Amino acid sequence: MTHDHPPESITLKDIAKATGVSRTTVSNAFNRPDQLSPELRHKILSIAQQMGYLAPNPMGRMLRTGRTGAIGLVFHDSLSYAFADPTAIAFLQGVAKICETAQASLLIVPVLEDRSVQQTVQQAAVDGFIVYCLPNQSDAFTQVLKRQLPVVVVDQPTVKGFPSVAIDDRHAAYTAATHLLKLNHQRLAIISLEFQDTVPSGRVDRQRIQTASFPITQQRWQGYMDAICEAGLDPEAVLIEECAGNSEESAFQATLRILSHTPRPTGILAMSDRLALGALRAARQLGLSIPADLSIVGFDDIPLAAQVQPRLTTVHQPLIEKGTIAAELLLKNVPAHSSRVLPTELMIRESSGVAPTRD
Amino acid sequence: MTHDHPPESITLKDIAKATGVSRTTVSNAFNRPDQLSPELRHKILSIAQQMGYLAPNPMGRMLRTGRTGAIGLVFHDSLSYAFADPTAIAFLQGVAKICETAQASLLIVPVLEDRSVQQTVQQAAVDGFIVYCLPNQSDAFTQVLKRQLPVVVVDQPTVKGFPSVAIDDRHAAYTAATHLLKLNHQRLAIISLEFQDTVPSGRVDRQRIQTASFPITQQRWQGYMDAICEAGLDPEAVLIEECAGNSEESAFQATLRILSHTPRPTGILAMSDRLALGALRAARQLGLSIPADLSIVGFDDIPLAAQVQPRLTTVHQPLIEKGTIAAELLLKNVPAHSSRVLPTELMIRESSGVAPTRD
DNA sequence: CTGTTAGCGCATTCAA
DNA sequence: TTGAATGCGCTAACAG
Repeated sequence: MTHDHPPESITLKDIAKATGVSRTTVSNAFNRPDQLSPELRHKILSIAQQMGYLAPNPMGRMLRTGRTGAIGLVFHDSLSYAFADPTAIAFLQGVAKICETAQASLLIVPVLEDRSVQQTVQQAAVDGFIVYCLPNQSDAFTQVLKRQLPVVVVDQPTVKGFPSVAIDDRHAAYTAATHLLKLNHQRLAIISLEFQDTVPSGRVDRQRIQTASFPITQQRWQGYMDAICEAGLDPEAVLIEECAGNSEESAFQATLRILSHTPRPTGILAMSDRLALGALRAARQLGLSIPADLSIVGFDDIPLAAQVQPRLTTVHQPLIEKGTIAAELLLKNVPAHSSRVLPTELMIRESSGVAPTRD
Repeated sequence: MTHDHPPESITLKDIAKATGVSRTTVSNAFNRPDQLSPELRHKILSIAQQMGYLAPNPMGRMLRTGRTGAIGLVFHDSLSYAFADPTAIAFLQGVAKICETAQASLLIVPVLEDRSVQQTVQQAAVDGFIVYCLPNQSDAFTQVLKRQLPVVVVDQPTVKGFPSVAIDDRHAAYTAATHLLKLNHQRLAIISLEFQDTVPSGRVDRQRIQTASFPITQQRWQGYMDAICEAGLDPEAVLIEECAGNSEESAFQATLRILSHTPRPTGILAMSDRLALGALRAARQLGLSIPADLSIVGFDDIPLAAQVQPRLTTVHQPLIEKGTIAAELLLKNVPAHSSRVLPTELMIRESSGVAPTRD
């Protein structure tokens, strides 16, 4: 009574034949218990089990129903990088939480920004995509759009036509800069995230900023500038260094360069906490005491921000909530006008203080 | 020239009709460029694009080919919890790295340990599963097995018949305990991970240990005991507290209880760095200085371990590599005997020192 | 409560 | 090089 076929060849039909009922009835036994008598159902299920048939083949089902039970997630960065970024992790945590309660799986789709992007995004068996912080007009984003599926966009405020979740980066950055300005800082420097998808050279010119493909970088920069201009300082006098890939190491190097200027800046605005941590390390290496000699303000409020010494003054943004809301929007398949802007809050801790008196 | 049909209804057949060729040829245009003339291919592709057809439907393809291009990942814990655990994150990072180079997607499958487990694991459209630290005989694991797909097992040394990747937990724990014993510690306590899938009560009896459903907990405990017995100490005198879900808070509470004993233990063996960090915090709250009053040894060597003050003495295990190797084993579809045991290394830092002299 | 019919969209024979 | 035929495994109508 054993079959020669490999196990995967056992199908609904086989067990229908063995049970003496129709395929429909077997299908119902698995998917619609109320559609047949408990006894029959039990009999079918037990025969199925004997035959090593455990559940309807997911691909057959997906093709038939058009639903996959999974949502896709596309990151800008290389995946291994994304999983090393506390910001992305926290976001993921939020997404995962909703997936879990909704019993949806989460398909993380790698994109290489080569030709091959097509492969993975096109082949993804998902009911919709969450797109996290992709640069505008990236190949990956184009591919996602082509899938004609529901999309929720995160941290790309300039993309229209899709529900999105974001924060007011400009305003948040404004509050960070204002904080330092109120503490009498006159010489500020900015440690920036990437403006463009191309590898940064360090130097940032106006052109690069205006045509930024990462809106959040642009917005945060703008927020800093709003505050700086409002305070009557010369925007041109503000040093700015663009760091590659939100890396602490890159920020470390950038900060060393910044702090070698004379007169030395007294306040650093970092566009992320990781960058701020890099700056912190650089300052420490130069023997500067914080905040006495140098104030540093971060962005994101990752968990580590409150654990380092000195604890980091930073802009809190609800990272996990970003994830939960994005997932909820996607699962509910809401219209574009349901976009959400989440609140931020300046967390004043010990890495910022009154500017040193001019020497 | 617009269509009334929803976009998803455009199919290979439609564009075949529009182009005046057969379905096969269209399929070839997408999947086998060498099977038709460049001109024809180009023509087909451009007509397809005009019609809003962008790529073959992934579900149809999957059903036909039997391949999905995705690998599944099943965690023990709730997903949102897994994404909060540095150990799991690092593992994920490794898996993601390989997925990326192999252009495979990563499907993270939530399991609730209810009935509903079935749903997600059964419906997962994947070519194989990586199973991370599931308790033996868990529902989730059973469901995975039922899928009859390639499986790679991580941190479950007792599961036979599948390729696995793990470390020698027993030996690693042995080195950790030996380290303290050599520093003259006589009164040790263990802050333990969960032995059983059921919520721990704090107290741990022999029964609970022997029948542990988490082999790594059992193995680490055994390793500690090996060293303790070897040193001639009384195993029964070693305090042990079992913490819920590798949480720092739980370890914090457990440590407070442990340190209230008289005579107070001088060395704590924590089965994870997170637990060790909780212990550290508890010790600090009690005003103990480390390592003068109390030595703490962790396990895992998560990034934070080397960043806290004092830096944590701990057992390094190659977390990221666990992920890369697991993914590689799965993608290569290797036989069970290809299992890998990765090396560990005791990292001696500042949280451990010579035992205080007896008072 | 049960069975019949009819595709879902595709890739693969095989024959032309 | 191209095309016709076939079925991957399943579920949704509808009819009994």
